[in-house]
Order: sequence, then C-alpha cells, then structure tokens
Amino acid sequence: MPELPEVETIARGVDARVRGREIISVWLGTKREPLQSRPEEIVAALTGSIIARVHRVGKHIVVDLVGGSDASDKSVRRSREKNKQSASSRRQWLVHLGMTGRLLVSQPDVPVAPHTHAIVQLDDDREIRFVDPRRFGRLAVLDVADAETNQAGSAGFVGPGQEPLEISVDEFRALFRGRRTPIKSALLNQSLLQGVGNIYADESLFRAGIRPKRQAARLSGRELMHLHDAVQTVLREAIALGGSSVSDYVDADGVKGFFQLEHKVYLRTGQPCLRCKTPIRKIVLGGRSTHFCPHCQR
DNA sequence: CATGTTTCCTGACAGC
DNA sequence: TGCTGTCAGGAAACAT
Repeated sequence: MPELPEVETIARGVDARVRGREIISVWLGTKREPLQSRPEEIVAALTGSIIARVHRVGKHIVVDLVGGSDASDKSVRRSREKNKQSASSRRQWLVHLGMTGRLLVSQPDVPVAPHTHAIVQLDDDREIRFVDPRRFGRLAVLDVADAETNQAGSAGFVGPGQEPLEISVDEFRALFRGRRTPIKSALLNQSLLQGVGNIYADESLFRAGIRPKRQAARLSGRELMHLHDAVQTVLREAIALGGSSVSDYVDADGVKGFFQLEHKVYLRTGQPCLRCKTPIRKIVLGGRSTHFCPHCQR
C-alpha cells in the first residue's frame, strides 16, 4: 500500500522519466470509480500539455502541466478565460494510488495489464499507465488558480493536512491538542498529517515507545517530541530505501523497495520484539490492523 | 466540529 | 479441483 515514502519514490522515478515530454493523447477506461474529474475534462487538460514536473503532496502524485491545446470542453474553457490563462494555462494532474494503484512508464509494445484505467501517450511514444485492480485510486485534474491563494506561495494542490517531513515540533504538538481519538487514528488522519498510512503509523509509534490506543491529547510534550522525531526518521529511512514492498508495490521501474526489511512491528504478529523479545501483538483500531510491542510501547 | 461506522473493490488465501 | 467465505485497507459518505 503506497504511503508517503512509496509515493515519493514513484513520483521521483516518474519525474526523471517524463519531465519535459509532451502529452499526445489520452485513453481512459470505462470504469467510472477511478475518475474524480469528468473524463472529458481530464482528456482536455492533459492532451497537448507539457509535463513540467512530477512531485508528491501527501499521498498524491502531482503532475504539473503547462501550455497545451485549447480545451474542447466548455466548463474548462470558461474557467480558463476567467483566470486569463488561456495563453499559458497551468494545470495539475493528480494521481492517488489508493491501495493497489500503480503509475508505470512503459514502452508501447509492453502488454497492457489488466485493470489499466488510463494510458497517457507521450511524444516519444512511451506511455504513462495507471493500473489499479481494487479501484481505490483516483485521477483528477485541477486548474491552478493564482499563486496568492495558498500560504506556501506555491500555486496548486497543497492537500488538507501538514507535510510530516516539514512540520516543526511545536506545530506537531498543536495538531493533537484536544483530540480524544487514539494517537494511531490521529496519525492516519490526512487532514492533520498527510502521507502517513498504516505501516508508518505503526512503525513510528513503536520507535517512539507509545501505545497506539493512547488518547492523542493525553500524550506528554516529551512523548510528542519523540513521536515527531520517530515519524520523520522512519519516513526518511524508508524513502532512502525506496519504500516498503508489501503485497505488490513496485516503483516506476517495477523495482521493489527494501524498507519492509526494517519493519519492527508491521506484519510481525506473534514474532519476538526485536528489542525485548516479547511477542508482537495485533489489534484492530478504527478498522485498521495495528501492530505493537506490549512491553516496549506504553 | 469531533468521532465512529459503513461502503467501495478484487486478489489472495483458508477451509472444506 | 473448485467452490465459498473472509480479509485487507484509504478516504468519502453517512450517522451519532
């Protein structure tokens, strides 16, 4: 399941492969669930655009697009006129991989995998393919409004929460103030921190020595400081190793990550804690499987 | 608003 | 072998 480190790895890989390419055409499958924007809007936004950059925001892959064809779609054209951007329009293609989504850069002769929902043809004949068996992933396009609209000064999609790798300790503490929900659930809440998912929530809590069920608001300042550090350390290490390959995750080249070898609790139910040998326990918290060491985590 | 619960999907796997 | 049932889980929708 792609979380921040996996999405970062994929975004970097795709960026290195397709930056500067022009999009020639777009094919969309018949399934509706993966499309968050209207199909005509997606086709209009992508076709003829140049890929300026591919990066990550939270768990989203963001493809910055510049220029491109005039939209044949009325609402798209209307909004562009309103923003006076018809000459150098700026849009973003947002990809969320959900549980099983993949974004692949393929040669055209590579067979199209089952559950391929979108194929974006580039000017060098390669293709960006979006594949997602379980269809929890989403594609959307966004017209980027004027740069003043968001705080960071960077135009475009910013997501609902804070970036775990950029947040300060004080901001991090403030996120959990007054929250009665278990700390694990709070870590998974994307409108607080964006990018942390089930694996890295469990791993961060283990490294900080905190029980997943603890009420967020009841953690001490010191514990939150340790958790802030644990989250950042775990995410940075995971990025350095290309993410975690559990189930079928692979990066843009089809290469696996190696952080799963560093997992201390995730999917280690019943196995001895690597620090104290106590068997790792698994519980369900907010509908999510949750792994922890009952001795090391208080 | 905060929090908890249900729903969407298919592949993998257990059990018979 | 082949069927059925269960489970996984991000995020949105819905309920409390």
